[in-house]
Amino acid sequence: MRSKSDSLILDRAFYERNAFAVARELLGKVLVRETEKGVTSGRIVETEAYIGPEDMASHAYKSLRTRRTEVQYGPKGHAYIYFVYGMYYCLNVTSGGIFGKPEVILIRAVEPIEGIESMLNNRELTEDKVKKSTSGPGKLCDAMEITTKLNGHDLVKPPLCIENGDKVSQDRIQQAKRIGVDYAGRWKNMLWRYFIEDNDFVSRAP
DNA sequence: TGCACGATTCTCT
DNA sequence: GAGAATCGTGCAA
Repeated sequence: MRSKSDSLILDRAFYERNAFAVARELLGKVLVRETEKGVTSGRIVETEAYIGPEDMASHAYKSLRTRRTEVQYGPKGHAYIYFVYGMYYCLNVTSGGIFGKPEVILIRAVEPIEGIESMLNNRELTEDKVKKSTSGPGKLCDAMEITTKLNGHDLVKPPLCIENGDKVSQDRIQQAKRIGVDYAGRWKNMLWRYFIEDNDFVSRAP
């Protein structure tokens, strides 16, 4: 059982580093969501880095600053959540070593730990479909009830936070091109997707 | 004010 | 592998 102690929660300094380091080190950490129905949690197994102004794949490309992207310019370690394709939400974490520079990490997949039944329920899946429950950015938000209501939430406290987990050895971490950013010119080829080797919950093989 | 499109997923072929 | 679902956002007019 997970400890009730808050000491496991990652502190602000963890996020105040460049997006590549944070994206890599988020692997193995535990995303925890609390609702009135209970707790759901999952081990982060896939992430993507977006580094802002110069990155054509980023929502903050050319320092675009609007109501949607505003959170990216705020404190690090906050949730940047947006709505895509008219039906899915995506969860990102603000990061970066430079205050005000919009760097974020997209959480692309988690491996369910707690509240599996609840997650399957939210996704309207049967228990033999666990692997389909959180293996993608839209899926995990659906399973863990993460919506834009939590946009801007500070991830060092409930009801949405990230806790320490088992350390993932460097040789188990793979890199690949980011997904769904074919419009981003040469930036689409950057190997800024990180995932745990041979993990069943990674959204797609390279 | 209108319009094209997306950091996705599911279903069917 | 292709096509649909579906609506907020950003930009042109």
